[in-house]
Amino acid sequence: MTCRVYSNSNDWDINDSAIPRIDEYDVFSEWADGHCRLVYRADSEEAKRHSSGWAMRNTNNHNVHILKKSCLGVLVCSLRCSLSNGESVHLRPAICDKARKKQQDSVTLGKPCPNRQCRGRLEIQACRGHCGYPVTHFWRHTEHAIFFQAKGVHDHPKPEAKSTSEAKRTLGSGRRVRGLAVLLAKEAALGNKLMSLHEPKRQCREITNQVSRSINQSLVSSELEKGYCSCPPFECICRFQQSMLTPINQFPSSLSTYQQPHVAEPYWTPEPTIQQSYQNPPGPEPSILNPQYDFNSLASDIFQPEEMFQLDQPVKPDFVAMNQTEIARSPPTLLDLGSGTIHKEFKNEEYWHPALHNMLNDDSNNSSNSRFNLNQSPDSSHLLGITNEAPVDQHLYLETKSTDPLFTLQKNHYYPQCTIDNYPLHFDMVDSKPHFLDEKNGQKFESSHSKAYSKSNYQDEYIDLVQYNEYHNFLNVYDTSKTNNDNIIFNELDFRVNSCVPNISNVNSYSNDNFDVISYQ
DNA sequence: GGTTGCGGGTCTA
DNA sequence: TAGACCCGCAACC
Repeated sequence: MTCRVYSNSNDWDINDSAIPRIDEYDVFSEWADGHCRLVYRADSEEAKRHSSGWAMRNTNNHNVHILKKSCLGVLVCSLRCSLSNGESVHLRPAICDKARKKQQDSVTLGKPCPNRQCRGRLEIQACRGHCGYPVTHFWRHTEHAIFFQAKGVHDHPKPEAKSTSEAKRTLGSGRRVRGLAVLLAKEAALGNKLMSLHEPKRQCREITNQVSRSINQSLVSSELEKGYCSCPPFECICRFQQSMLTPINQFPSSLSTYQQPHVAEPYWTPEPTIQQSYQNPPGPEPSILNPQYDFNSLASDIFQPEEMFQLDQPVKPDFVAMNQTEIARSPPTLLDLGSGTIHKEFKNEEYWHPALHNMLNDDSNNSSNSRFNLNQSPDSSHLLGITNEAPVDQHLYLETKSTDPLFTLQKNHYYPQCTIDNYPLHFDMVDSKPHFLDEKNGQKFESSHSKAYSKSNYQDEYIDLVQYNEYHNFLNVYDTSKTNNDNIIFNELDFRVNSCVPNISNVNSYSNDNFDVISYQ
């Protein structure tokens, strides 16, 4: 390998013979997606374990210095059935080939769908997010840091969290004890939800996508950014916590990839929340109406480990009808572990709720090669819920090389509900500056505020709309005359960005003369 | 019993 | 030749 010439101090690649010595580290991202590069502390336990929320299996790349892993995708129902709460089946594939084979029972037609009312079967939705190949993760250890690089954008839902799978394995001893176990689990969950009323600050972690750039949020939100839930497997109250946070976080958390509700849910996670929002009659979300807890959700939320293979009760009477909807999508596949081949099923199946699907496909501006990019992401539905009071979540983060043909990203985002000086926010990723659209004449202009967002001088983009909006609100409290001074605005905002997001300067702080010669461990 | 890391080996573009 | 993938092994939990 030839030595790479660093034309830019920000740049490094996992395959470089020498990479920058980094003294500022990223927060561990369990659900890293898209083409991203992260630097973790050398003593980061998660990084040392090379853990990931995605089901990543070790791949031999014949390079002992760089650990490579490829994504196994997700186990989904062949009929894409939905539960009563709108959630769908998305199990975590076993990493071990043998265990995965057993999990799928691929010798026959696949294990039956966990939904007893569904006649579908579990099948692997293979990851094809990297040029048709699985998304790959690379880990490399140096003396000072652990470097992580991901290639590709996952084109499938997130599998259940690893902790959930482990809990199933640990606790699941058979369906014969299901009744009692479910009873206990429900009781425990109820007890915890009640307890949560007395302990509103209980830590709970949110699964986030991409890089977590923590800002001055509550303790809860900081835990959420860790990427996993600290709640017991059967007693997760993240839904409760999340509902409390929802008004603040109703916004896509990433520009680059498919997003899912980041609530660590026992066994059936992702899209559900979004789907539910379409299935429910108009009105406030139940969890918001009853922010304390949702007893109704308990029955559908708590599953016994072995419940993943059969549910006791009908979960969605109309699921069959819903599944009749034929919508073009990537063909589902069955992974034959015996032969190692992947069989495509040439039929169109609807994984998403039709309403959601329509919403997703209504956007003709999609330019991404991912089925779950921002526009198509279920989280995009959160845009519908944006209010002026709580317009944005987000630590929008994008790190990629513009020259990477694999990475195509929606360049512009228009947030009509997010206004500044009565102008809707129009986020232009071309120069990573927020613009404000004058709807009358269609002109777009750059606010003086936006200067603070021109942080990167390379392709790396860091955008934090939360801070932007917060700061704007902050400014509104004060004498507006002060806001006419660009310098004040810039300095204060710059201060906020640098003080509240210590890691934000990470990638941009690489020193040209500060490289680690590869230290192989 | 499952995860993880490692490494030999095959296949294909 | 590079990359994806299969497979077996060992250590660990």
